[in-house]
Amino acid sequence: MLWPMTRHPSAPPAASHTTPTHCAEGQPPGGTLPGRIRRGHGRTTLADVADAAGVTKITVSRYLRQPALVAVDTAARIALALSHSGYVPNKQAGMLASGRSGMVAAIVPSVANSVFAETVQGLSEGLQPAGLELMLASSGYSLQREEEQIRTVLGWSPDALVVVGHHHTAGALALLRAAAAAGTPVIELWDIAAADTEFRQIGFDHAEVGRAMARHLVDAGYRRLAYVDTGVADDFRAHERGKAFQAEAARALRSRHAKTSAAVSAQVQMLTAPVGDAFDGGRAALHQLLAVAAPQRADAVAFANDHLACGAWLEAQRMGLAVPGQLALLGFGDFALARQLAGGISSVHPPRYDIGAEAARQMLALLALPPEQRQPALARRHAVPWQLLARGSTAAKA
Amino acid sequence: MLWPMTRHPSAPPAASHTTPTHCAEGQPPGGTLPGRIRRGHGRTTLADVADAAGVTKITVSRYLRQPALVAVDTAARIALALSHSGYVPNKQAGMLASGRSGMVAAIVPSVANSVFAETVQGLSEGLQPAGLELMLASSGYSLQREEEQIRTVLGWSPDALVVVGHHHTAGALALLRAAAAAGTPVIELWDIAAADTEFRQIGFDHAEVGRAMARHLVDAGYRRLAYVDTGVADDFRAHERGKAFQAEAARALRSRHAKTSAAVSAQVQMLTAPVGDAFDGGRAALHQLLAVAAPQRADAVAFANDHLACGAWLEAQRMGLAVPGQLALLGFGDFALARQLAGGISSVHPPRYDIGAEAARQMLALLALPPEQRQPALARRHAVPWQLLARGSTAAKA
DNA sequence: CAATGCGTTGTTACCGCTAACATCATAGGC
DNA sequence: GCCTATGATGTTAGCGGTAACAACGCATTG
Repeated sequence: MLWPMTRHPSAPPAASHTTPTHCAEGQPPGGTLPGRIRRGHGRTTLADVADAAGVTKITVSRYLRQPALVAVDTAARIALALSHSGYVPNKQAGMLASGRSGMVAAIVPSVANSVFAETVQGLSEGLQPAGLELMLASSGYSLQREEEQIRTVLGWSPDALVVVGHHHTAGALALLRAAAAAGTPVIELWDIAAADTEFRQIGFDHAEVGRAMARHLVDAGYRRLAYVDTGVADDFRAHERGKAFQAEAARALRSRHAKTSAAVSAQVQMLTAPVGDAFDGGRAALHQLLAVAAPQRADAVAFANDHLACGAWLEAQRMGLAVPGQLALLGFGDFALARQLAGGISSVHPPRYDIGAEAARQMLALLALPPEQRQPALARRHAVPWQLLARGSTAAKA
Repeated sequence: MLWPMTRHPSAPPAASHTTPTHCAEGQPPGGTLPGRIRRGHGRTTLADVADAAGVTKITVSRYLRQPALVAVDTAARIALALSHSGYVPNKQAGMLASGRSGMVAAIVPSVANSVFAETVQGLSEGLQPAGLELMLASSGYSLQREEEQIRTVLGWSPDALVVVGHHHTAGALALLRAAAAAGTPVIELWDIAAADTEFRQIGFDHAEVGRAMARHLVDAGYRRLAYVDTGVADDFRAHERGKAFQAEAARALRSRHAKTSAAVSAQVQMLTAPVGDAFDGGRAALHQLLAVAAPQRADAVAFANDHLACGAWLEAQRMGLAVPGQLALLGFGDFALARQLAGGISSVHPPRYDIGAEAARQMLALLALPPEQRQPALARRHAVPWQLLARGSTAAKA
């Protein structure tokens, strides 16, 4: 649904000409040459400032970008001219001329949903000192949209490109490859795929998280596990956690209860929450779980995200179902609310911020290299540590 | 903290050349003229496509923007050339040449916090049919940052500018005025100020909301009211609601209980939640409220936002305090969670989406006008209706 | 048949800024 | 005093597109 691009507040390069009082107006700028109609949108340009300062455009340009190269008295004159010019550099022109946009594009599944907000923040804050702006687009968890976003964003000639995950449409892949081949760093966030590391990857192994979630529940003594996946089809990371959860839960249950007389079902119930309000999705999932007859009914559930888990918790509370007594709940994402609900809902804290920060770090390192050296023979994978937060909702079974 | 810009998925103008397989590479493009080093970043350009199609740049340019002007067989040749060129139009060049950026910039206090996300979505979806992209920046509820953002964003020559609220730094105001004077529509969202309507405003009267909140509680029979403001200093709209709440609550209480023997304190307790996690802020606020001795203690509280209200609700539940029996809670924002907590937390549903949608509508109307007609003699204020959602947390007092 | 109109494509000149090279004055070395 | 290194600024030629106008072919019209 969304779309966005973002940037961060980059400090004004050199002089912060803060008093843009009057702007060139009243007369058509440039003097309206005879034969042709003058184009341009009346804004103050570098040439205007240069005229006012009695120098040429390039000197003002230098002053703004590399003040050290300009003599002090000239600099003073330029600063003065700038101070009451209301000049705002035209980014497009600058990019076009220099070939560098000073802008990094990131395409995330969702910005509003807090998961990626912090990643974006980490990225932004990491890029800021280098004077790079961030343009953010959101794909709404749709690969098709992602491809469109990539195409659009490439039109702005970003200096680097950040996407989430390693699942892309063929078209998107082609665009990313072309960009990478042209020397534009491409970084995939949040997921480090085992196999096709075509691009640099920064994130963590979601299968490992799924396994850890399963082990956590088994270790706490639960015997019949379930996983509630999100209904969002393109949330591949959630699906991957679920798949790994299922496999590991089955394995761990067999292993733990191998010698026990009571046969433990190593079957793991897999559900998918309806799309829409995630709280309601969690509530609905709970009902599905409870529909199973008592001996087979799950006693511990893992969810694709904390919203689902919280929804289930709220519904459990409403029904008078004891958590974790009758049902243990385990979320993912470490959302603020999970900590707030009585006893706390156990969750996995993903390195939201760190993923972005690390991406910024690596990107700056790449951009410092000459373009032809930016294409790594082998794309590097960088694992960022995560943490399982055990709270009341998965307390060890009595 | 954040900074972002956003765009939406605009459908590719005419031909969606989806197979960007090979891109001009291998040899330095353009043939490396003798005297000078060739600039440019190796990407496929309009000229490359034109050569491949056996026409000139302008014809390809026309094909992309106004296909109707190009003969069908020529169009076919161009489409073919495009289809295996991997061409992505260079936005900067296009903007520079045309003077129109095809981009609208919006600066909101926060994107991640759902309040503005829907507004941005409404804006985005409204702009999309017109082929306008949205560039979103977030100021983190800081006026200083907002000024920086405006300055930065102006560097991209947006076709229009959207900001939130009517509070700006002097520098920001100067920038906005200059932009408006240059024919760039400037729209202020979310708040329609009574006085200084220098720019077009779309939103609602927060004072009126504050008054409605007060009346709702008084009408429900509550007698000692309190308002918990957010600790975020630059959330002017929350402050304004609080101020109006306070005044109206006092008035309404006096009026309602004028004839009652029991003297009702018309004093309204005003608190400010600590900054940080808003749930915790709500909890802390509750403790402050309970610190007041019983006869003076508030029996109904309004909050600056639903997160605070939910936090207070959770803490009340933890303490065994009856809601609304011992304390009624009223939020603002209509966040998903407010509906989920048992009985529901009453809230005000602001026209989040509609504000953005209406802004898009008006913006398109403005942009259809010639630049010199865009400056309204009187900036127009547009009120978008909101709604108070009465739920269990403010049920009428027995 | 020339004049006119329309549809289609091309030419020229930019948009505002910067890379690369050129120039010029001054300082310093011998 | 001449030559070169250095610092400061200017000149030229673009970056990759698009606006405005020109030109061309062909059909229609008087």
